[in-house]
Amino acid sequence: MGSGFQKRKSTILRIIVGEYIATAMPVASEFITRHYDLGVSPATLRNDMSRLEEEGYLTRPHTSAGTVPSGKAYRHFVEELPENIELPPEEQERIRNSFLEVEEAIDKWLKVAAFILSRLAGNVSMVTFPKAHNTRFKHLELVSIHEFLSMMILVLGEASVKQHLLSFTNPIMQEDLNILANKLNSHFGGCTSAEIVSQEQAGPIERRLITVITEIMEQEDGLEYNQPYFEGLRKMLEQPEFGQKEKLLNIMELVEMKDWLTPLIRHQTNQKGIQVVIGNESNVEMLEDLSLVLNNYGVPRRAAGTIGVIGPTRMDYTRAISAVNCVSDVLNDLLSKLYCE
Amino acid sequence: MGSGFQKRKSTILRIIVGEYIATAMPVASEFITRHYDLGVSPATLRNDMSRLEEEGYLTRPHTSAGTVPSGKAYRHFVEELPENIELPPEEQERIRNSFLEVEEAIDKWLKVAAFILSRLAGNVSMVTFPKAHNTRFKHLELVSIHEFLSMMILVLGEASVKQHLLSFTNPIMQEDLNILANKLNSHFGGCTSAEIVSQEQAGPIERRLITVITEIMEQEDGLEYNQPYFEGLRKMLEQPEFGQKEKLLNIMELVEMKDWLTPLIRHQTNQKGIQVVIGNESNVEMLEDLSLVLNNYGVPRRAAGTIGVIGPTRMDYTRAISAVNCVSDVLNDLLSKLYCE
DNA sequence: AATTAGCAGTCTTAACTGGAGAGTGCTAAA
DNA sequence: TTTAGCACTCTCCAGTTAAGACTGCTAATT
Repeated sequence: MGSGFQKRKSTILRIIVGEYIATAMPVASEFITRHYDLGVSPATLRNDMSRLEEEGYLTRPHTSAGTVPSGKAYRHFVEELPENIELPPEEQERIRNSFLEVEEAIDKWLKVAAFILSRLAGNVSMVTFPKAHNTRFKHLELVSIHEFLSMMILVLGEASVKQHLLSFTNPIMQEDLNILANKLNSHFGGCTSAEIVSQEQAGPIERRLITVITEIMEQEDGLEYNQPYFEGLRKMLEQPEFGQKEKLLNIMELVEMKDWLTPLIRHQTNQKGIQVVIGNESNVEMLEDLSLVLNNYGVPRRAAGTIGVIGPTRMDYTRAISAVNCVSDVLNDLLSKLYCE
Repeated sequence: MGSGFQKRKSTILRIIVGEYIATAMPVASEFITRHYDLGVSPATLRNDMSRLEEEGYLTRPHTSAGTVPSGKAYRHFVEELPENIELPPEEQERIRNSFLEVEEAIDKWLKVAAFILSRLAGNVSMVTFPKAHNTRFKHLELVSIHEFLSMMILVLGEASVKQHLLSFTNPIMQEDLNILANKLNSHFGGCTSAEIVSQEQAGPIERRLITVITEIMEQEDGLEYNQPYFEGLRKMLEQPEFGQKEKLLNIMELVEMKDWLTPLIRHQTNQKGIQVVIGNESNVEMLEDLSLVLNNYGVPRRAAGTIGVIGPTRMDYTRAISAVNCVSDVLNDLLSKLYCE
């Protein structure tokens, strides 16, 4: 289809998509001739436009209305975009700086990333916490809260910390806990959960600890990605497409039940580079008239996650792509400094 | 005013509030006679209703419409409610059980609490993380990530864990970190931030650690309450009052900028018992036509927080109050088991 | 003095109207 | 292949009307 595309038809399509993205109103043939110099009359445009309509690139709200791009049109538009769209350097610099202003901690960075991304793209942003591939035991600490209750702090490879409460039926003192922790630390440092399970252990409390530890580690390994975090719903509400409550409920549902993400993210795990999913390309009903712009970030196999923008199919792809690009670049730098040094 | 209230007027008011809560439609005099047996004619009701209108309990959307309760009416309604409204025992039991099903960890419990509360009350729920009064240093752990970067894990009194990354310009090994951590642990166990600052320390790295630690502790102390967590926006959207986007944006804003909470929560810190804030009683503009049902939970001075329900003034107060009551009771039990044994 | 029936009057809502405007599709000519 | 011209379609808005929901008032009743 790309080959049979005359140059003018392609131009018209680009204009229509751009114009519709900007105004959210059906684009009329005369409007185009008034605002763009194509050297042809509205009638000619109309011919091309009805051809494009036949080919599935355009639809009309009603018979005598201007045209609205279809998913196919957005796809064409995105495909035609130049390879590397970037924000202006000074803006990139500003964004970089806002990461340096906060505490040096991964979760803080991610919050900033989500915030910036939603502001930049004017839509909802999504960030998953970075995840390692085959989690390794790093360090265990047991802190007594009172004699029947203690807290387990488990540090896993790549600086992820888990905590868990343990209640006991017999009193246990801090000294006993220290002995236990030391033992487990020296045995299991650097092990995967499978390696831990394979080693036989004696005491009942030790057994219980090991069960808890491996459960946590396996849960971590089993996840495709960590709970995503969404931000900027408010911003998105300002868009005209969310005038009716129905659409809004749709988005809300998306944010609350996050399982639709799995097939989309798995699809590109570890390979970097912007991925754009437009409307029903995802085959997810709830995403019908939404688009995603995603990118992975982080250090593959050690601490990798996904960030992205969710918006109506009529979103500003140029802006979204450049924003996601920039923010994921910054996160890449920050994380690789952390891990690879 | 409560004294001058004739019995029938009070009954009528209660009926109107209840009916309006149920249907969200102005209540007409004839409607009341059809559905309730008051032994009087619509005309009599109309007389009483216009009296109530003069007294500020009722308003009308327009001259020839039924009546709508004002904030004052809701206040009266709530004040007249029986002392202890509770959910049916079997429902309480069900709720209790859903807490036992999840991992034994405070943050998990709070998530469950927020979820249940929003479901139960059909509105947005709010939960703040429990907070201690004068945080005490409990335990410090330093884990090396690589020679120029390590992670500090700080356990504060009452089982709160903080993590912080530390980057160094000179390489530091795990053994050095252990020595440091041991030293600080033996010096500062059980200290408040003020007590830590008062002690002189030697090495530059130690100094830096102490600065970070006390900063974290002071930040924790300085907060009136921990970041609240909201849940159930989706549920609330189904209510008819959020038909127009404007109202919705309002709520969104409320959820995103959480500072309006401070004056409302401070007002009742540590004293338990349901607090109902109706509409503009709060003097917060954004809360104009919203109401809150709040209660504190936890162990005073050791781990206390606030939970509550946010909804339109037309919310079902009976349901909201009984729900908040039940969930805070359960949290109380869980937390006191943790801390007091 | 409290209650009530009856009724005129007010306001909302939904349905329908016609006209203006926007934009198209088609046709026939260039 | 392009274009001018024009009839046609559909939306949008403003105005009108009719129906219906309630009230507030008045005058009669208990």
